Amino acid sequence: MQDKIKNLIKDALKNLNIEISNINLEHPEDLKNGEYSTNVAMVVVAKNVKSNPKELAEKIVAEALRLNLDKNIEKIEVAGAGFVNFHLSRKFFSRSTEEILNKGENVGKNNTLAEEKIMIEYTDPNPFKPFHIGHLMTNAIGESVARILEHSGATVSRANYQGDIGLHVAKAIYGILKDKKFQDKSGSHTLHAMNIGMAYARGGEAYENNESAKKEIDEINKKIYDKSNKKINGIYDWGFKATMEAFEDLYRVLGTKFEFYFLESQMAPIGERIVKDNLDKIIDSPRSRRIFEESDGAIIFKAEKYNAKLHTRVFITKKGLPTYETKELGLTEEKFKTDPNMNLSIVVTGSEQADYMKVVAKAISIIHPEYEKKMLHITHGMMKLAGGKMSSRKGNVVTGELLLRDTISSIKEKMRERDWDEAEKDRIAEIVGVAAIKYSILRSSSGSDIVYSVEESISTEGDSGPYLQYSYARANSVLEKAKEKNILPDPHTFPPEIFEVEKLLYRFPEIILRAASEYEPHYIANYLIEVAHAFNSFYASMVIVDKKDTTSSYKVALTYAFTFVMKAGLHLLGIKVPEKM
RNA sequence: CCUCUCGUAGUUCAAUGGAUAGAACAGAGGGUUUCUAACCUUCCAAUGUAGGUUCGAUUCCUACCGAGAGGACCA
Repeated sequence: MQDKIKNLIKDALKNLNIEISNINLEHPEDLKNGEYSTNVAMVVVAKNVKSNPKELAEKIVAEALRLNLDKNIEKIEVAGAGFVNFHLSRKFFSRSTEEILNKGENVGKNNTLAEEKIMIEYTDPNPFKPFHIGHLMTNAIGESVARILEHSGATVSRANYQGDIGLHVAKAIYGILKDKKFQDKSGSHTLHAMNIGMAYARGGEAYENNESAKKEIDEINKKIYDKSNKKINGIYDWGFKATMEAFEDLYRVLGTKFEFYFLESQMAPIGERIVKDNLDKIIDSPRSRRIFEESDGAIIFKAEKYNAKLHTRVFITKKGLPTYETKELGLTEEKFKTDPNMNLSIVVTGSEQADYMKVVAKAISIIHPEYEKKMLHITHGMMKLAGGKMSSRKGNVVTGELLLRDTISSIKEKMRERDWDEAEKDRIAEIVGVAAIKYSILRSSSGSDIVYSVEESISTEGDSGPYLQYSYARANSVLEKAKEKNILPDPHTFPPEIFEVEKLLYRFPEIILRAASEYEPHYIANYLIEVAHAFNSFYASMVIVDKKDTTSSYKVALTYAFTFVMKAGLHLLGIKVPEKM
């Protein structure tokens, strides 16, 4: 359709002896202004100031009307400062309803990324530490981006990268050793993980405030590395397994299934080898720049030599230990080795890591120029609590489990009057709770910080995930009723008026294209809200299933189309749809 | 001091350089013998400051003010 209109404009301009290479065609924000709009008249006038844009627009419209043979285009008119607006016909909309019905749940799928093999790394919680709301954020964004890319035809694998060794583990084990209640091995994964998280907080505090505890923790840290102490080995094995299994429970609830798990301890030696192989290697002899060099006993990379915006970072410390940068180096190489055909490696993290990831990426692209264009770092803002900063020391950290549990139970509270059995309520409350949290993360563009209020994310009204699910559930119950009354969907028995929902539904595929090209789920979230609102108005303004109404089967067809788009759209956000709520 | 991100209704967020800046929450009012009121509907209300580029700027550029993050041995 878009191309047809563009060609029409081109032909009209040709007849007016005007040539223009790029015709800008867009959807007007206000649905009253038609389905498509172009600003060519204004662009042409801006280039040669001879006439005024409105006059030229009138001429274009007259010419386009004369040339137009397409019955899908009903009206062409001039509006505003010189826009040419195209209004599509009733038939166009009923045909697009039919198309959605034919595609069903595959609506919006495309093949633009069919050749792409993409690995996306996200979530990255560390064993022995709590799964906090930042992880929830990374998970929501990463999972959604993964699904959007899949919907565009890409082959996507999901990866998780976790810090299985380091000081944080020693702190947690110290906490466990000091308090018997943390050693209790009965109970659920979640309980173990929460206990270990508390033990970690205890150890962290001791490390900062108590000199002898600090020494003890450093000692434990060494023993973890060299595995010399049986008791510590035992606690390590148990704690590692317990937290990793608790994470798996969470992933199931959140709807993520990882294919690859990379551990820091495994990446360290790979990274160290890369650094040593490239130590003092001169890259371009006239400027004698090198990658890694020794400075003050440490091995560093002076990235500012290559890009003034970058800075120096340590890769191997004075003590000879690899830093995170070195492990990241190893990780990247390992990822490309794991899948040699991969043409894009995406990492999703908080924006505080943006600068040093650039430094690491610079180092990698000097060593492996072939990787340079295949790495993408997606960053998101921090989640900040509305009532003050989060701090693990102050103990006001909101863990992912806690937030999920609170949200789910407050949603279950809302279902009190429903006469479903408890298991059913639990199942639906979980789906809705996840939606509430994920939507509150995905509704805004991922660049900036999110001020997070527990109350608001739990909100199920207005601009929220549950609102979307609720409109789906209502549509679903309309369809149930239609089945009972034996009204079958028929996209051909349409009424004269065009509903607002229809004017939005056909745009779904375009929204996905944009979300995919910008790696931005929020376009989908915002679109779904508009569609849901339009459907709810539609729903409120009439009775859809009505034996006396000859157009009822069209309205049922439209309701089907709405459910398909809503289900597919929510899937792209990583949200499930409840058949009732 | 330097680099990056960001300043939009009271609050939380939208707006590929375009039309009357769009929602939600909060506030004021209206709606249920009809398919789920977790809904619909009406009203109130905003682009940090000063310049510049442009036919046209919330969007691009410069300066300032303000918030956050990062800036060598933690990640």
